Amino acid sequence: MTPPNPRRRTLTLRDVSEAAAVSEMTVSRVLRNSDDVSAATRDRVLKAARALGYVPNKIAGALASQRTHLVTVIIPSLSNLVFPEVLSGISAALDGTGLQPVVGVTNYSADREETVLYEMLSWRPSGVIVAGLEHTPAARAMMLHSGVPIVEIMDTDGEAIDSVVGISHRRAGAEMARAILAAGYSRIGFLGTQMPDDHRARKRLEGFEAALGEAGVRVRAREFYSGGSALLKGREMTEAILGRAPDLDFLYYSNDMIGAGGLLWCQDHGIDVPGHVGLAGFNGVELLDGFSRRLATMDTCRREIGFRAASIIAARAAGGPADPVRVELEPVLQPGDTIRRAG
Amino acid sequence: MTPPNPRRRTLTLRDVSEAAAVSEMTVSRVLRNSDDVSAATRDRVLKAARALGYVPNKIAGALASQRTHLVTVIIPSLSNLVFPEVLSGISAALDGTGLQPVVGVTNYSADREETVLYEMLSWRPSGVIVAGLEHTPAARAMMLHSGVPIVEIMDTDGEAIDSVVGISHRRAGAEMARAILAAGYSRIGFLGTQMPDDHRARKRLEGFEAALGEAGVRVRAREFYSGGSALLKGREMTEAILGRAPDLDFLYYSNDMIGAGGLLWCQDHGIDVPGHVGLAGFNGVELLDGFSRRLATMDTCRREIGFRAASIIAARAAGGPADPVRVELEPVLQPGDTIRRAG
DNA sequence: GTGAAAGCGCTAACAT
DNA sequence: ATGTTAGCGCTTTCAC
Repeated sequence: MTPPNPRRRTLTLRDVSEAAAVSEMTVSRVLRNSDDVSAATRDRVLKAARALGYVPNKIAGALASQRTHLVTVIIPSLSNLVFPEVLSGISAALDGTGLQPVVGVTNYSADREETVLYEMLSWRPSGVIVAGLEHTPAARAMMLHSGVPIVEIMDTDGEAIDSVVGISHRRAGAEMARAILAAGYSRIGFLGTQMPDDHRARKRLEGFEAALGEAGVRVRAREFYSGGSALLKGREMTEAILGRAPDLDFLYYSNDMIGAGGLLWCQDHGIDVPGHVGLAGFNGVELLDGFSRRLATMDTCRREIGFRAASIIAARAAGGPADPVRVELEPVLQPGDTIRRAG
Repeated sequence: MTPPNPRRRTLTLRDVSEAAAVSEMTVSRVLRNSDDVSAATRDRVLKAARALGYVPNKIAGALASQRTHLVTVIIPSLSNLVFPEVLSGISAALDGTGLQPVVGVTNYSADREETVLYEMLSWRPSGVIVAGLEHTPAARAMMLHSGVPIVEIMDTDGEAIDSVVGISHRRAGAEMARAILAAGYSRIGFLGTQMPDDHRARKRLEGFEAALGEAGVRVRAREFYSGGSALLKGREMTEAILGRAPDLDFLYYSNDMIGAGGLLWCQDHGIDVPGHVGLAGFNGVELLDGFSRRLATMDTCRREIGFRAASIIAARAAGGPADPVRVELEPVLQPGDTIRRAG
């Protein structure tokens, strides 16, 4: 004697409008918090909607209104700690604007970026935030013609499609090189990732080498890796590079995690850091705050980058001017405990 | 003498259909790889679409076809390492199915979960994957009536809405307790997060205490934290708990990161681990593979959980049976180097 | 293998 | 303050 399935199709505005005895249009207005509805009707409608368990269909809404409240965010990875931090800045900026971030991941592949971008753009977002300035020609074209604000983030070394928020990785690398030289190190090794599409790491190294070059110094040894636990890789690479080039007095890592692995290895092997060997990483990840010795690094303002980028999109969505914005932030050198005090 | 803005509105099927001199319907068929189109027309259409830079409007498509290819994924956090791992399993399972994950983050708040869920469901996804079994009544109701497959993940201790894939955190806690007792420890402290909505951590502790209780042992001291760098918090809490209760011989941490912080603190302070104090965490995060000593932990099969959950959705989307699936995985105890060998 | 008509569930724009 | 009408850009269905 159970009642027959009370309803199978999902509810529409019409159902609510019938239940509340008003037009669909009025229901629509109430549900979008439009101004011009009397308190009484509003109440009746909300009650009816809640009672029925109505969930609006944003697909129909978006088609009719020609706008979504989605912001596309395209990043290389989620396991690289750095990007969740950017996302948190984006969320913070979007909170309360009615805009919602939708994340796509490229795995550091330009082709995959193109695919993801195409998928995402076909949902007609209100804006796009994408990591990096390097894209396939097709991806660039899509963004140029999308008609929505595009913000490229993380990197400012190159030509932007529309707006940019980031740091100059070339300058960051150069600055670190100068700090290392100023501290009196001169036999320098580099340890990094082997990823052709990680342009920021590449630019950092270029800037680093250029600045060393100005002082007549060159990188004496390099070690690359890909995949695996970064901390562990940092250990292994450190052992390897010091095995091959025992006279090195400084190791520059392309990110903090491998740098931390190197630091642990040195500690385990009784190597005097920063006396015998100095170490530095890149990013300033908070995660490492618990280590007994603080790795020298460069904070890259990830949260702020996300926040500023999302703010640009939000401002445009709110009807602000469509002029390209360019924000270059200053990464902050954090000497930590693994680089000798200069002088 | 620049040409006037060649086109402002975004392109539609009609534009492609005119360019290729076929009906909109044929274009639609080509773009969806439908079967019945001659190779010649297909070619002409694709060429035209590419030349124009046409990007289909999925909003219109979804409205007309009454289906999206979106899978909603709702997780508490992205900075907790564990969830990106789940996501990677989900992506792997969805790859090639035409389904696309869309992530929402709740920050461990049930209310926020309800909001996010409402937003997401209003996009009419093909399925929902949500972390945990505890939801607000309204959220539960929404999922029950959504008409799409729901998979609750991570936890199996409770009643599911539809399908579940996870581990029993109660049993995981109990198993760890038994391993600790078997290794001969008996003066046990617990260190964890103070988050009312982290039900899995709560269940783990419950299971842990229940199993200790069976042996007549109780937890002698507790220490809680919230926010901040987990590694650093682990250090601070370890110092605090051992200050208050110096006779403890085992510290059980509710996650690996604070456990690792504790391990570092012990190392820095010359405390014999696991002789004087044993340590264990939870999750089995790969990140820690680079530490000199491996923290005892319990691997929770996060990638597999994501993979299995997404596979359930994919199977249903492909027309499979709609029966609820229940998958309980076995977490694996990894004794590492921080717990004495039993016996 | 291709096309024409109808309509998915909303909202913009205009009444009233 | 509320209602009416006409689409948004696709896909479904049915014709040919």
